[in-house]
Amino acid sequence: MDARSAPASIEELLDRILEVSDGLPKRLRQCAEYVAANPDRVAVSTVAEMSEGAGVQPSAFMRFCQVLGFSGFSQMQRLFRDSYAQNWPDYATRLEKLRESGAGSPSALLAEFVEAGRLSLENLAKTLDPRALDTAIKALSEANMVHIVGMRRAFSVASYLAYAFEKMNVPTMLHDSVGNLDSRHAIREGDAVIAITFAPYSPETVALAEAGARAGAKVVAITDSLASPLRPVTPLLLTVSEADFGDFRSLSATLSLAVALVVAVGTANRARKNGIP
Amino acid sequence: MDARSAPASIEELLDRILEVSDGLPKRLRQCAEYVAANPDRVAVSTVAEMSEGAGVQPSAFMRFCQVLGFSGFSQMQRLFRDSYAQNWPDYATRLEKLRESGAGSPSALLAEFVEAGRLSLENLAKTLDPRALDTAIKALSEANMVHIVGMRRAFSVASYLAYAFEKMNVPTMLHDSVGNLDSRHAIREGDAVIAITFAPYSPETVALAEAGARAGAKVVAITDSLASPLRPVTPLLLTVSEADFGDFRSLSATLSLAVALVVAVGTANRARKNGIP
DNA sequence: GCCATTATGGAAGATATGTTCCATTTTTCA
DNA sequence: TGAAAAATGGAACATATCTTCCATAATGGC
Repeated sequence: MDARSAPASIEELLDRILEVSDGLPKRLRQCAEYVAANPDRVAVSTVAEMSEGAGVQPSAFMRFCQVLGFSGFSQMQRLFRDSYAQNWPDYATRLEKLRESGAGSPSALLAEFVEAGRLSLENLAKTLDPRALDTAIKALSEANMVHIVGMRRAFSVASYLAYAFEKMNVPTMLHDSVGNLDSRHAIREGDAVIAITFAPYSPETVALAEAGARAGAKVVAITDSLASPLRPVTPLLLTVSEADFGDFRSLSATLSLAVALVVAVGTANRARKNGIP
Repeated sequence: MDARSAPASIEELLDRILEVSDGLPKRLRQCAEYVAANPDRVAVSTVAEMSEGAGVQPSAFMRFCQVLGFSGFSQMQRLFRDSYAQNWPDYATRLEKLRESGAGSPSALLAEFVEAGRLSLENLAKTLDPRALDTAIKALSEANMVHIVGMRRAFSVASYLAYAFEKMNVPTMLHDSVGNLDSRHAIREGDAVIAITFAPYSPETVALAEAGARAGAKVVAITDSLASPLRPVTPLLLTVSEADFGDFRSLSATLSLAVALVVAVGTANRARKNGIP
């Protein structure tokens, strides 16, 4: 066995498996194949489960880990667990460090936000429930009019949605708070409301969503956790968790979701107008 | 505590958290909030890690699990581990699958926008000139007040900048076009203007940037090409090219740049106030 | 076919992790 | 304000899990 140190990333690990598996004895090769086929299980399984899956004894699996350069299963598992959970590094402390170390140059900062944005996007693609998206789009495209509400940070998203829907010829009303005019009575049965809010949730947004629901409109919520106050209001919940960086979120994922919504609804409407059922 | 049995799915679990968290004591509520905000960590963490994250003792976290109806942490963790193995085809292959399968399905569309966003972010990190960023930040942080203007699609970015600057205690004015009131005379010498516009460029935005320059304010332009009409107006040009998808852009990169700007300016200001040169 | 070498299985030992208990602190209500 | 109830923190305990070891089985070369 070679004395190289343990792989530092999952890619590296899979490379090494590929590299050594030809010269491996039967049982160890079973392990190699099982891990290569089910890398996702490593993070959440015990040696017993893994070895059973591979059809070998725990001790064999143990040897396999060591052949790969790990001290044991635990070390290998840490790699997988980190790549899963620590995909969301603690950006707050990272920002701290950048500031302290003086490496906090604007470009370094930008790089961090770019990275945060990328993680958020990947996470969105991985976690968003396609069925939830489908039902949300169905509700929106059947609506007579789409009402949009979002305050503070979410206002950027709301205004973008309003812009894009308008461009797609979807009847839209953006509920802003100019003049503190309350326009909740504009929401009528057969309409739809898109409510966007992130922690700390704006009461105004929630209130308007509730008013919409009472008026008989379908409510689509874009929010950041299943613990959102919008959850009791509507079953149509699209959750987007953005990677934090300090006190700020990039909104990259949220905006991508927004564009996807608009385009999907826009095309659905167009299809209907052209007589396709 | 009620004697109902343990939740059988993560959805059910989050529902129950929502349901009970109001009547929970302080520490247990901390647990509830932490779990709701980081459900992904449960699968790969130990009680010690979870309780540390929530800021409580392991025993408190234990009690929390039991209030939810589980026998202990292990049982709750099993729920997450089981559900985890399923939704983990990795990002790349998932994207492939989406494209192959429902070419026009909403999820496929979302995947496209996610991909577009990612490309834009990578491109931004690669192409943005660090020196341009530095000078822009210097100009902004030396300004008495920051004026922000952007129309149509760029309005989302403008409103986000306004929100974030305000949060950073930077004096800010968002120039919208409510009531078609013209507020260009609010811009004075020693101020700075951030003008955001993309093709087809809004004349109003360009006009306001020009007015600002004439008034003796520094103008920072966020735009999409060097051929922008803002080029003659100011040397401080930050160009961001977003990947198009159909008629829409995701704005992911632009927003990341925006956050970076804000945080950099905010910290620069704070440093100055504390007497650091 | 025999010996040396390597691989394997199972069980025993070490360690990390989950769980419970109880003294102490904090809160609540009279 | 004082007593009762609830909540909390930390340490002790139990257990699941990882890891090592070695006797036995299989393999390969001579």
